[in-house]
Amino acid sequence: MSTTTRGRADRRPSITDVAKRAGVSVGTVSNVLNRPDQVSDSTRDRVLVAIEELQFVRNASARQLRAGTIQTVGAIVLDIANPFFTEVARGVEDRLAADEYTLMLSSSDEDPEREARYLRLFEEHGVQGVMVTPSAGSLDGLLALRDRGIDVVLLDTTSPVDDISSVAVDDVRGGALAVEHLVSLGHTRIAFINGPQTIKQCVDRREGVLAALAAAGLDPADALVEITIGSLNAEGGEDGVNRLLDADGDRPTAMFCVNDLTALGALRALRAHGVAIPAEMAVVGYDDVVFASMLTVPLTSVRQPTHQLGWTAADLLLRQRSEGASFQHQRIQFQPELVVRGSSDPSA
Amino acid sequence: MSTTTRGRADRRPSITDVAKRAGVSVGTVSNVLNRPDQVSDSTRDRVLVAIEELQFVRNASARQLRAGTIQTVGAIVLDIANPFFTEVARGVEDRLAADEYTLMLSSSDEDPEREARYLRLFEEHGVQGVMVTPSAGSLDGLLALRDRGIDVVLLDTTSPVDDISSVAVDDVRGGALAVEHLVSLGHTRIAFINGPQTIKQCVDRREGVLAALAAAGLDPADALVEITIGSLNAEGGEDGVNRLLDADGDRPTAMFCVNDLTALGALRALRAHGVAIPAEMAVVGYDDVVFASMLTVPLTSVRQPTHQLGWTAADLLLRQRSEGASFQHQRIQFQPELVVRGSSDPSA
DNA sequence: TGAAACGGATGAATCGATTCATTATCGTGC
DNA sequence: GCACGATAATGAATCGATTCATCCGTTTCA
Repeated sequence: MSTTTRGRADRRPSITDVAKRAGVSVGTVSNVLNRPDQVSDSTRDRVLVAIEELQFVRNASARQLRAGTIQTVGAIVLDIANPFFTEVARGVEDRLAADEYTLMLSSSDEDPEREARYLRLFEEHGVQGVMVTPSAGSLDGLLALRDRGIDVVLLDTTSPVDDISSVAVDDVRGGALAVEHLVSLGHTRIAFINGPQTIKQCVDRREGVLAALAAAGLDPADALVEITIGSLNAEGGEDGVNRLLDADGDRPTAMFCVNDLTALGALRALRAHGVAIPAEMAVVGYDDVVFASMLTVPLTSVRQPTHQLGWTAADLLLRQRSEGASFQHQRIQFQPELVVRGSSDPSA
Repeated sequence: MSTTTRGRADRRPSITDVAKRAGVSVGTVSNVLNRPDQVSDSTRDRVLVAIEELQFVRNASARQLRAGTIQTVGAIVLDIANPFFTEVARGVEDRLAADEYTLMLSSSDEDPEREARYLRLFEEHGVQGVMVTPSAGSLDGLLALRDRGIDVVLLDTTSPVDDISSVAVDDVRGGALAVEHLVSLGHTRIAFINGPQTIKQCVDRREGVLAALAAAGLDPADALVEITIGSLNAEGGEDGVNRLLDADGDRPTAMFCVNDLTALGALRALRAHGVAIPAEMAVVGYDDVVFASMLTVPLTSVRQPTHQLGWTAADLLLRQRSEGASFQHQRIQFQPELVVRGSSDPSA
């Protein structure tokens, strides 16, 4: 089988093959690739022709092995299918592109094991840093990672330690905003569809919920019905509502869902059960994703600066990298904003 | 600074460091990592202790350089923020997990250049195969990739050549379904918000649109108003509607949007212009994404088997890999299904 | 004419993990 | 006491790109 018509390559051509074909040394080929101006025109052309003829493609492994490091950072979010996180990721990418870094993006699906697996994978591949929305309660793994020379920035959660930076939105305030709103509408019995307490966002929003209830003089024992779901998506929301409606006791007149995807599922289940919104059940979500305003019943939600969140996290990571020891760790916190719509307030 | 309290590693510990610390050879450390049963218990323990103490993490570059290949495949979709593609990607992951392959996932954002860049990146990293939803018209790059030994499967588009497999949904039929439906409701002037003709899905759906019009005895010159938008997302849809409403001539009474994200934007713009749906404008989308049924006006859409699409593409890729030369290339095509809702049919 | 300077090209050393032919050690059986 | 086999451990070679000290050939200038 000839070289040009072969159906499948026997082996990837290496820089040595190119050198042989062009009649130069491997060093020269490398120079053509990395410092073209140090090579004479004629030699460069010969090498380029050989590269073209052999369809040579650089071997990233060999490159990285020698270089020791790559212009890449990793990011792990809770759920890549959640529009909130895709918007955050877009912000990350935009900042990274400016410094010609690339991104390895993964979704932990809120599973600490998956998170750990991806972190290890990133580390083995030699990323310079990672942005993580932790799904586990403990930061030990991340601290160890940091000690091994990989910069860490927490994404969408406030750092509990002084020596790791974070970029977040004030989730306590966000949770409070939602419940203050419901209370101001006269609701005194509120369901809270929340995720596991291993996830910081869930903990913080809950704290805000409790604070708002306390401020209104309501006793959580009477005023709050908590439902914990396994995953923060539409299925979780449906499941939460089904369990709520099956339960004994006074049915709440309002509901706060820990995010919009959950709210979407909750709305679907509520409709299936013929529960009128907001008349029989007011609903508030969190994130203000793109479709929140366009639902059958437009969803009241807590808005967050998604793109900015991602952009800032990436910025912090890159600066931490470039400034080295002089870098000051910081906890950046944005403020959320309540957007009132028909799902909670008929007059909206 | 001592080893245990150092704030930042000077250098990643290598297998040699571990060997030194454990008082064994590098070969033995490698054996502990890869063939633990060929090592005596006491030696293995010593090595494991050293690994733990040094916080040793394998260097993926060196590993791959030696191995020559990795259990990884790449996938490039048009828009990772589109729920359609996240569901497809989930299908891919589920199939890959069964064979312990990992996935590198990227979004071309419908930009042929980005697509080419990611393909090259994947290739440099030594992926075994790629699944691509092409954004460029030409397949030359993919054919060349295939010739260099990287398996290729087209995702969500039917292969135009015999020697590349594909998994797709019949987009011609899907486009026809949408327009047949609108015609059956009595519409004789229909807007088609479509993407660039470099994207195969756009070409095919358009072909279906034209076929359905022809079958109904309608002349496209009168019956069809085509609007071409730059990107297949909500912004594109808004833009399309604005241009449609600004245009001279009879305003269409119905609209087919090339996908649901576009339809979402279109609905938003139509509402902003005070156009009643479906009374003044019937709307049909494509993909039947999760929120389509839950919009203010539930969206009529063309449903596709997303998860199955991704799963099957990955299956084809892995089988192609394992069966080698005996593998028969195939074009797998699923059938779409029209889901009628209120945005087109008030009685639905 | 000879020395210095300079642009180009060279090729051996290097990165870290894996592999495999070789060696070392020990126990078993005759 | 010796040979043999089995089990463990070794360490040199390898993968492919990069780097850098070195070398070569020209040109320039004293």
